[in-house]
Amino acid sequence: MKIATWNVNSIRTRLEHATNWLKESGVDVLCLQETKVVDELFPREPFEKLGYHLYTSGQKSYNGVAIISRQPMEDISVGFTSILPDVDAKWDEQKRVISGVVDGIRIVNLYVPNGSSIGSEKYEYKLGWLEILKDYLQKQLKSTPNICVCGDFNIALEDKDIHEKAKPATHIMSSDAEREALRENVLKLGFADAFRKFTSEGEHYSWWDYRAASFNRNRGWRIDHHYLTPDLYERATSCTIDIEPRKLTQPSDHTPVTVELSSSK
Amino acid sequence: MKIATWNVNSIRTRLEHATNWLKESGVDVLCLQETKVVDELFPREPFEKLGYHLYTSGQKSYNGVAIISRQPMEDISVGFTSILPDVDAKWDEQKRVISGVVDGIRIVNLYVPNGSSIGSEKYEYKLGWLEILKDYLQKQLKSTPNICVCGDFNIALEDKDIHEKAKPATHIMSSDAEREALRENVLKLGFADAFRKFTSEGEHYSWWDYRAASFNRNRGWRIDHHYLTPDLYERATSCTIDIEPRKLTQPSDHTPVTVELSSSK
DNA sequence: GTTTCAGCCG
DNA sequence: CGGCTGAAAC
Repeated sequence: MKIATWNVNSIRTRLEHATNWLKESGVDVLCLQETKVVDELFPREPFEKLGYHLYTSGQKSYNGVAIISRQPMEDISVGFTSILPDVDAKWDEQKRVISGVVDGIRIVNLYVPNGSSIGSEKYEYKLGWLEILKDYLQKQLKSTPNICVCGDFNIALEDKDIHEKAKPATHIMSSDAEREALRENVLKLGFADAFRKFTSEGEHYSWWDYRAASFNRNRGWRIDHHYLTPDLYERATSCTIDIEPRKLTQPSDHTPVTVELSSSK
Repeated sequence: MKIATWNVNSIRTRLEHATNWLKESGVDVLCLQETKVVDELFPREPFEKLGYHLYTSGQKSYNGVAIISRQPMEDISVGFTSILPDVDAKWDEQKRVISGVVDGIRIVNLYVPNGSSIGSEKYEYKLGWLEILKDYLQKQLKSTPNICVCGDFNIALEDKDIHEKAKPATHIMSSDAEREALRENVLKLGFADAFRKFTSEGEHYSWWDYRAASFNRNRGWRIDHHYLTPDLYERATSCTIDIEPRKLTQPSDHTPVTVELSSSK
């Protein structure tokens, strides 16, 4: 079973890229972020024609997540509050969370807030959001022990996940507090980074800023991840970044990352 | 010698269409309107690579004209005031006029104001602009007797130049005053419509509104013209509208019109 | 319907 | 640099 994550930066603008890649890759589950469209306007048909089922949670202009699955999914939930009723509704105003179960695996698709700049209001929102995420994942773990949490985390956990020209400590997406929040609220629950099961060296990135020709210079960041619970981590047979879509004309600034899991016994 | 006119509605957006059509058509002179770009940002190279010389007069966002010529042109002039120094500079604030001489023929490339709606301030501007045009053409005729005035005139001279659903008298581009202005300020100077030398029937159009599927229903207007002085009119061997570019994806709302002149003796 | 812009966001 | 908006132009 192949599960991919891709921040498409507008599904309507990237529709051709996304459907072509889905055809070529043949992944079973494709988690999209930054769809930037309300559910009623999501271009469902091109995906349905390829035989996929869609689950979307979108808004106008910003954010928005979707899961595209070959098999129908069960137990779909949108946002934090459907799972954590006591959580302040402000954490669900932005559409950043969608989840569902397929083949006994809960897929949690996240678009973690970017945070703008260290110390800003949006930065505090990001850190607060990651605390809610902990409660959310703990709750989900109780009903489904096998979870793949994937998406655009907007955090590069280690220095080797960032190109050499960037200064991690002073940069959004790599500050100590963000990394600590990711460790504390995700990793400590028992999740492990699928990519690092197979690849220990650096210079593998999933996002390159549109500016300053950063893709051509390979000045990227690895901020799109799959975090797996222990049994799934055991089942992972590969985790790869496909940089081809980043080379196309009018690309997303992110490129898809795919984990493959062996079938359960 | 082939001289074409085409309102491209942004040369940057239509660059591929324009270069492809130039290659296929092999015209000697291509007059563009609504280039919508300042001269410094005009995409010269793709045309120069095809062996053409460029003469541009553009502005940001609106209007803008250019002549693309296989042979270098002489006596290039931009705007009305370079020829008519006493004319109020307000008539040249919008970039709508460029002219040059090639092979003994003066090409005058015009983007006549649209006029918005009958009776509006812009309508009065259009009529005023057409009066200046008369002085301009008379002056040009003195130095170069052979003139091809072409471009987007935003006027359909006869009812048969407009699809049947439109009501000419009440519509911008076909009001009596606009038609009269075109007759008085251009035709009366001795110019004749090259297209009507060869084709007398209607339902031949050069512009179709983007709205209401007007191209598919062939609800168009013939508003892009070549007006020729008598000797050139005599030399004209064809004048044709190529509707193919209007069928492409992301087309201009106009399509190119080409006049062919036999070589002079 | 399509393009342009400024202003916003990342 | 490239998404998005909403207004203006045609």
